[in-house]
Amino acid sequence: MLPAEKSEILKKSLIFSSLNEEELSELAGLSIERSFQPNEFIFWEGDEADYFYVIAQGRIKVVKHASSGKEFIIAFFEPGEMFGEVAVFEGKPYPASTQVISASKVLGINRQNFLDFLATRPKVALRIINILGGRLRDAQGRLKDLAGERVEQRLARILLMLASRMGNTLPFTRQELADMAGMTTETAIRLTGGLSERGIIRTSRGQLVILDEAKLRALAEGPPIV
Amino acid sequence: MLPAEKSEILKKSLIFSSLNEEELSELAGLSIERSFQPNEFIFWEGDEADYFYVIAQGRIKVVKHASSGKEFIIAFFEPGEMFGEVAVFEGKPYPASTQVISASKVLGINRQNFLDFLATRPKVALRIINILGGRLRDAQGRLKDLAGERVEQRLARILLMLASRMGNTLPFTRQELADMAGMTTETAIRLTGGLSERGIIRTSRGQLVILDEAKLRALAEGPPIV
DNA sequence: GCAGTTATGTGATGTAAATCATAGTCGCCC
DNA sequence: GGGCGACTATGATTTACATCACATAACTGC
Repeated sequence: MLPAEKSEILKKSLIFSSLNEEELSELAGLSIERSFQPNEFIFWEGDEADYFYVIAQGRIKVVKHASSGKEFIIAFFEPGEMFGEVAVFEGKPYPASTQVISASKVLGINRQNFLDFLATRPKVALRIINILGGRLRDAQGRLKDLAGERVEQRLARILLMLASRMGNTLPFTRQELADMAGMTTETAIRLTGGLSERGIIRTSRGQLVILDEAKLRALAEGPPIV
Repeated sequence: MLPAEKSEILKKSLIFSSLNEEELSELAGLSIERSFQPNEFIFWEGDEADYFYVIAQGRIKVVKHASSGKEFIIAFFEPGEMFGEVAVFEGKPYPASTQVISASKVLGINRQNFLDFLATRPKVALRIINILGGRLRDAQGRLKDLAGERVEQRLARILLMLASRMGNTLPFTRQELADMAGMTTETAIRLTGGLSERGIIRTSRGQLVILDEAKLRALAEGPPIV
């Protein structure tokens, strides 16, 4: 990849869009390109965190595994989004693993180089604070849901959250939805089946379309029968 | 409270300890003092977020309520820690409520004033990134626990997490522990009863002492029977 | 010291969702 | 184009934990 292409990718990312050409070039010079095939892991939970990444193309998921081996999906990320940053800022091992879904290219930026760069770019720092704040808000909402809401409401909320980021057509299998909502695949299948019957969603293999967002929102909010 | 006292409190906080006297004075000038009695709410989820806070004295808890009314405790905070910051950085309503446990004094700093202050203090911004990163790591770990671990392991992990911050004597009721671990009070009582019998902890009203951290850690890690 | 409230403790019962089992279906690759 | 693995589907059974229902004990304020 040419430096100019790297700059272009960084410019399109959430985190670096405020930088000027010079700064983008500098950062592009510090970045390395890595490519991955589907199902490959970019790093594992517990690995030393030398790099954080910005996605150039493809889709990846961030996961943690329970002691039983069961997988929990913390987040999906798409081009322009960053991941692995928490570990880099804290100087601790990665707190989760990252697996590639569709063939991907990512730009990796070295921890120390980035911290140096950041020390003189308060704007980028503020942007990062914003992104982390948003992710923290999301995580805390999901914590409350997992602790206190039923499976149907949890699934509805996950669908709405995904839809707000990606639109009404969601490219996920029932298993992935289950792993996000903290339930079993069977339960996710039964629930989506019920939603289909009621005309709220339409499903096909590896995909789900939200047809009636209002009804879904009602489900997500209150107990199903009021 | 005198400006000098405010400076002193800010200096002792995690977030502002790197500032010099001048900067501390400036911030102290921007801050307002508020006092609260036990059980009072400092703000409610959904309130507009004008201020974020640093605790001068007392203890507070950050909570969210499920649609059933059930309370979930996101975090406890003590003197020197900040709260309400996520909303302030994002310019959105507070994502959770904050309730006072023991009589407290807090310093509130206005959103816009703080953002202006921050724009020229990259060190403080980096510190905030660190704190948010740590909280995000914590939240993601708890998400995985709630989704995939059993109640006994969840409780053990909560106890260890609290102990790492506050030492082996934990001033919490079973109800509070239950609300942190996402279980009912009865379950927390039964579990702590079991741990007491095995000599792993000692309990009294509103308090719990960890006696055998190694055993607790073993419980937290793997399935109880291997 | 007494009343009221909050915390703890314990059994009996209920149930939401997991687990187990089995089968059909779609996409893909050699 | 046939076979193999991933995805979807659905019924039967189990179970971890919540819920319900009391009872006792400890602190709090008057």
